[in-house]
Amino acid sequence: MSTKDLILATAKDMISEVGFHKMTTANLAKRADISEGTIYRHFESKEDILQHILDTFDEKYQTLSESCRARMDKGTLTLQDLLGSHFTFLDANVADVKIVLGTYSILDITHRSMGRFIDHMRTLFEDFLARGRENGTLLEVPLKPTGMILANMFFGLMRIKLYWPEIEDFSKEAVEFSRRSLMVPEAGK
Amino acid sequence: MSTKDLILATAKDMISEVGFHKMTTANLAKRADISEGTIYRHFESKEDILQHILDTFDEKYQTLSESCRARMDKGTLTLQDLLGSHFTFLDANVADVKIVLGTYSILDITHRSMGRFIDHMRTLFEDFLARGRENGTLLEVPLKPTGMILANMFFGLMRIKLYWPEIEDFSKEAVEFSRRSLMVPEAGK
Amino acid sequence: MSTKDLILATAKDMISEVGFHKMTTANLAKRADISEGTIYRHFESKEDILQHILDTFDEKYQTLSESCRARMDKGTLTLQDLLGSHFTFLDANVADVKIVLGTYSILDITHRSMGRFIDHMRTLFEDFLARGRENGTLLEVPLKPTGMILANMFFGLMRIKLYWPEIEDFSKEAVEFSRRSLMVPEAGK
Amino acid sequence: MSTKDLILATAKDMISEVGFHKMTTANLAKRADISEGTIYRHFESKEDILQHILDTFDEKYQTLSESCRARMDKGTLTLQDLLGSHFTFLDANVADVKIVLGTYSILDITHRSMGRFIDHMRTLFEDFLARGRENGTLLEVPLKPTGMILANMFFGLMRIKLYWPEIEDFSKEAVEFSRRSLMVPEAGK
DNA sequence: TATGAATGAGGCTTCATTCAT
DNA sequence: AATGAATGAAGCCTCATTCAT
Repeated sequence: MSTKDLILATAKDMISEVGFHKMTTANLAKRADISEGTIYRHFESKEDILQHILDTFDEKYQTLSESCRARMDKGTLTLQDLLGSHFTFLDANVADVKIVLGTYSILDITHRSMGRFIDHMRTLFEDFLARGRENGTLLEVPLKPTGMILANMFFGLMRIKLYWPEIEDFSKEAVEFSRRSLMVPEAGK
Repeated sequence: MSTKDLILATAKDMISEVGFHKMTTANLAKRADISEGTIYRHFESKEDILQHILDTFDEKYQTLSESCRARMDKGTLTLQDLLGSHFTFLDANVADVKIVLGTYSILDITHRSMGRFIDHMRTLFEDFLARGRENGTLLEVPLKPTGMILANMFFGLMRIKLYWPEIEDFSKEAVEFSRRSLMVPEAGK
Repeated sequence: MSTKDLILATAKDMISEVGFHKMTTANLAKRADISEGTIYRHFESKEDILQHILDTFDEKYQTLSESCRARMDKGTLTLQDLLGSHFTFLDANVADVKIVLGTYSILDITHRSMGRFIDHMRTLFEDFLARGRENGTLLEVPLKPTGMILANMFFGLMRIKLYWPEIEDFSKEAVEFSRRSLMVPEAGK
Repeated sequence: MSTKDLILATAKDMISEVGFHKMTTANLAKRADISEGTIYRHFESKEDILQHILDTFDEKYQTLSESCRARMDKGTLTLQDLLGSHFTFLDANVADVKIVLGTYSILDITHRSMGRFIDHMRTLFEDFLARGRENGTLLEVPLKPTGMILANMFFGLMRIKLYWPEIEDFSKEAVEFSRRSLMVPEAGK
């Protein structure tokens, strides 16, 4: 692993654990077992490290987003699948999510990154809803706001999971809640 | 306005605008037009200021919560009313909400405060759902998770409103979304 | 008790307990149950309070010193008496002694006060030794240094007693030690 | 000289001159011609500097103490030698002694350090007295208190020398004073 | 006389960043 | 590339003293 990647990985862990402000260049260097000066050989500033982490996260989500769209185009993507792959993605990127959720209100760069994130997710859900409407499987709901509602519910679930782990998981019920609200009641039922 | 209240009000504005870390004792004093030392005549520490703000917020929400319960006991509280009075409350306390949302991931005291807040809101929604079930107006849904889902949706709405005001308001749709999921479809329809 | 005396008494206790620097005008006022401003109605500064305490102590020692001299002139003062009345005096003025011992190295005013104190005590012992020599009860020792040695031993005893109370009292042995060094061995013994 | 040693040496001078409280991190940095931040690269806190000074002093006295004991075991150590080497030691470590004497009443760490110092010195004198008694050169005196008396006299001498240098040295007389009190009068005399 | 809020200088400490090696 | 000592601005907090009431 290159020194740059080592710094990035260590910083990601630390920021998600203790927050951006409490990760100092001194303890980052110590934990990565490098010298403080070395950080500045690879990054312009402490904030620049965060920027790199966020960029990588953006890309990773892009990848997921594209793969979802691809499956959507083939018509093989159920609501279950869509939500499921998002849960999986977020679980696999807990540290990044914690960073984004924990600093968007304080740091401009994270705020922007989270803005983009929300936007992508909303659009994806929106497109999914549009398909569903065409299929006749989903009710006629206003697309944009509903996409937003779903994206929003997602972030909420993650937040609770990350910051109040003692609260028991209610993601299954959230899916049910959404299904009841969106699915066309099956005939004969 | 007493000096103590002046400090409290100024700090509330500043923390909600720039975050707890970026409000320094020096610029708080400057903005409140007092000396730095004066802060410490009225508060034990910078964190103590935040504590007072949070305590007041807790109390304000208690009041709302109790008034909702009172109306629930009289049977005059519709879902619309419940959600509406929460929107009103949150709108009226934008700065407090921003503080809570912006620091719970960094500061223990806010984390606890937000934990209590979520808990109260969830319980309130839960009780409301229980009534609805008894009345036959609401579907048989699992109470606790559903209460959580509603509380969660609320926070999400506030967050978007506060931090991405450029995104258009979707609270009405969120209410509709929830109604579709929870209400017993009226007979004859 | 007048407010001035109340301040003086409270300050004396506090300085001897926690030191001059750690007695702040704020906690002095609190302990004396007066306001901080009141202190400055009676004293010019914090140091001025100490000055008054030291002056009073000086006077008290003057009184002891004079009474010893009076008894010396009558020829009724034994070495035992002299040392004994000093022990009694110091025991009765523990707080003052602690103040003097604890601050002479830091504060000019206490340094001067302690200088005077040492000087008086040394002179007193010196004069006593001179008498003893005339009487033939004491050996021919150099007066000034021996006076100093005795005064010095005294301070040492007090210091140990005040600051290391767990060390067992050795004042009796100190008296014996001095007697052996100073007394003319009695004939026939 | 390393920066750490420079800080240590400068601090030692300053504390012994003006006391621990009046040496501020700002004026220490100025006098050592370094920045304030540099202090904290080498020491955890201001008190930590003092701790290092005291530890070094402890060690230096240990060394003296051991060398005295070694000579005692060989039987080549006279009272003169013992006292003499202590005078020399204290003279060579004037700043350390001043620090200890000037702050033991205010700071816990110095109080403990001085406690240990007194204890070592007392034990050393005690052991010496025990030998003397066996040899028949010293009188039968109670060991522990007498050791304490000698240690105590020592500290007193240093104190006077350091804080009232205008008073003329009486250490020779102090040695004489002690000899008269402790030595067995030679036969035939 | 007494109050107690207000002051502001100054104390200790942290930390992102620089730079000579 | 890497080091790590040094920097200095800035952060939080304390405290003797003043002053309007």
